[in-house]
Amino acid sequence: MNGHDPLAATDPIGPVADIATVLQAMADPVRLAMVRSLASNDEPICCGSFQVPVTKSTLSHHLRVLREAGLIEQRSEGTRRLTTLRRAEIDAAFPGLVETLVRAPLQLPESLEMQELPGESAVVVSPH
Amino acid sequence: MNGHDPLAATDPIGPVADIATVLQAMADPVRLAMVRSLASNDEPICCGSFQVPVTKSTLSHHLRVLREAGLIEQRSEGTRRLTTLRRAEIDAAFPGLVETLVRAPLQLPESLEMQELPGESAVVVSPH
DNA sequence: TGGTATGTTTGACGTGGATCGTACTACAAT
DNA sequence: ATTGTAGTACGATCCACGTCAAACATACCA
Repeated sequence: MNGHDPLAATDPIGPVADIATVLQAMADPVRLAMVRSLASNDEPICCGSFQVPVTKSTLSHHLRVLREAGLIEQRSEGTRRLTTLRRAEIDAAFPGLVETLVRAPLQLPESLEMQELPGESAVVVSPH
Repeated sequence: MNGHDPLAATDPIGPVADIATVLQAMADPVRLAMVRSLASNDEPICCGSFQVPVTKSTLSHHLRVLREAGLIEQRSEGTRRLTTLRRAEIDAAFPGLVETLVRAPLQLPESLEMQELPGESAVVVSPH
């Protein structure tokens, strides 16, 4: 009993946030890549399967932002957390938005390109 | 003659930027309000007529961001700068995006509501 | 019971960017 | 010319946020 509800993060379901919040959530290149990834595969994606060059803590942070914007749902399955895009809800709130994002050709800034993940932590072009 | 081309800012026309840049440009609440404003009136808007609670220098900054994202065009007319949304180009690049933004109900965060700004500089709108 | 795998949380850090005020430029009207 | 108006440029400040490492939590397996 540490005051933490273990399910709180699992099922945060609320309405999709307002357009400003949604845009802000999607404006980050990492999160945009995540959303596009989620939108392309209609199967849930487990946290470690996102191909983004950030550490797992940063990834978790981004998932939180998306979750709090009402864009994704997560459920635990064993030790995994499966993430799905709330496509229907988003489409209802902002028709065509996800479609636009998925269709748009995306050129990652080179600072964001994926490289080999050596063992456990993701690798960016290291700043030094 | 400081090396500045006085027309450079007037006609920077290039292609609409990539989706990440566009989203980032629109994600700011002030700029979102500006874009919505531009999208609603199909007449050009002069700089001082935006109903946003920032000083003119900040406003100029936001216009630059939008311009560099390829979202707006500006032309000088006398002492004014008339700004238009590049609707056709944006629609061609990201169909439905502007439509979505305009349609979305927007609740401004209270921090963004119009109010008196200290001193001379608040961008205020002529009542008609 | 311990060990491993998967995520979350927390704290710290650095940077980008939103903001302002001031100074400057360009045009118009007096 | 002088004044006023409209906007840009620049420098400074401040804070939000993206990032990481480390510690913690939870589930599964040996």
